[in-house]
Amino acid sequence: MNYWLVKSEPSTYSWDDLEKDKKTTWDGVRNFQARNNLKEMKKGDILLFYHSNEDKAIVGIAKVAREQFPDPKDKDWIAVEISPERKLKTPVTLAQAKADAKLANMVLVKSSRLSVQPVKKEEFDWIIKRSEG
DNA sequence: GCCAACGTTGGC
DNA sequence: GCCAACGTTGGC
Repeated sequence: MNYWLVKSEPSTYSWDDLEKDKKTTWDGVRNFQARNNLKEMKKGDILLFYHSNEDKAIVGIAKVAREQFPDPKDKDWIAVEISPERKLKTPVTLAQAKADAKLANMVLVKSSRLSVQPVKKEEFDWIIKRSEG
């Protein structure tokens, strides 16, 4: 069981869109590091859903519904399917994560541009604790 | 809206 | 194979 974080601009595709759709194809990733992370994803892995730009916060938890398959728009790349698990009671903002010593090494904090990134279990647990006490 | 940081491309 | 130029992301 692995933990990941995926980013999306809410104006492009938000958590609410995902809840409405029940399932979505996570495609359009055009970065090698991000692609490698997509490849590693197994069905049932947990994803933190992050809103970039407007919110700059982790807003929900999703899971991998289908493991890697060719990106329908470009066969050289890959996609996965994800489905919503639950919304966080309170979003955990980037500012909070940055201010938190326990999350100082999180990829989100250190390398903010990577759109699909691994999350350590401790980091995941800590974020949930921050959000829901 | 600006710009820093980073990844990718392409000329040499 | 290096590195400058360019494009994109995303925080501010």
